[in-house]
Amino acid sequence: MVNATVSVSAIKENGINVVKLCGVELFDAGKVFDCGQCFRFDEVLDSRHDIEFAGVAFGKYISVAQDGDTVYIYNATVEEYESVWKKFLGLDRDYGEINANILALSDNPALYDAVSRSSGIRILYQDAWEAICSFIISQNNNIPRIKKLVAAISLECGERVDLSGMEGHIADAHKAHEGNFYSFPTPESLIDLGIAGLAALKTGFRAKYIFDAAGRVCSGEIDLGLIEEMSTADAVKYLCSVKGIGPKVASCALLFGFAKLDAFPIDVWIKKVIAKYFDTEFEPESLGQYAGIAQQYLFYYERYLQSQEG
DNA sequence: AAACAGGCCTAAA
DNA sequence: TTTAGGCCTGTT
Repeated sequence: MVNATVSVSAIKENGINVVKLCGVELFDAGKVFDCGQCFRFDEVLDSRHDIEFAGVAFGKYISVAQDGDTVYIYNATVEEYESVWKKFLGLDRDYGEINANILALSDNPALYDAVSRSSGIRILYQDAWEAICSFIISQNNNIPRIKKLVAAISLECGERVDLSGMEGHIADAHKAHEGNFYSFPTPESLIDLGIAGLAALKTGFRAKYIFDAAGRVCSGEIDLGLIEEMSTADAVKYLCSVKGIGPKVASCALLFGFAKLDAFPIDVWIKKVIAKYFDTEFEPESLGQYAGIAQQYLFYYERYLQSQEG
């Protein structure tokens, strides 16, 4: 299976720019934004589309709506789509080929089920610093609170985004927290806030970790540009030099913020998956260059099964 | 009320 | 090298 041709066109709706994509396959906005890979997007409940998610990424408030194989990106031009949102949404990849690649490397029936059940998930290509910082915050924490903390530091240190023309495309959950309309803070601004300031936002013991990460990125001690060239294993070690970043957080940052698609975060759910479906000598590398995508499928699958219980 | 939430750090075997 | 506790905070 290969990607059918996607047609891209620009339309206007109520004065704002909208990119309309027709013929998009293997993309499910609900799964993309609700599988736990990003913390800034929420559903627009009163959408006139089948499903719609909105949030701030790369300093802009956008909304992604979907009706079948037609996808709309609100508040974006075709130029921005080609340079930013296409990669952000994972639409520059052929997921038919990726899925085939994963399944060719393993005959595990659970993996087969996971790929089928998770069809439509795409790995987002988020801002690298935002991914690092967000996943530091994620440790020993739950998703609603992670979202709240990210919104809180954005409100404190980020910049208000332009919402003009986006009335009717605001995620309902965002209305409760003004921070959802602010860009993700730069490392510099978080350093200025200081450990005490970060702790005052209820980040708890993570305050010193965020501060350490921001300091190292700011000083160039951690050079995000270098990571692109590094192997995933080397990049994990590199990021783990930051206090508060361990293998799981590093792998998440690399998978979701650096397009290292072989990064394989092992959290409590994946530990469970491995124990349940794989033998003890399982190595993530056995799943190949897209092992991280397989991880996300397995993660989503196991949580789906859990949600079906009882 | 005690346990847990998409871990990590530190100290101690 | 591997293994327990403890950790900010909020929710169940």
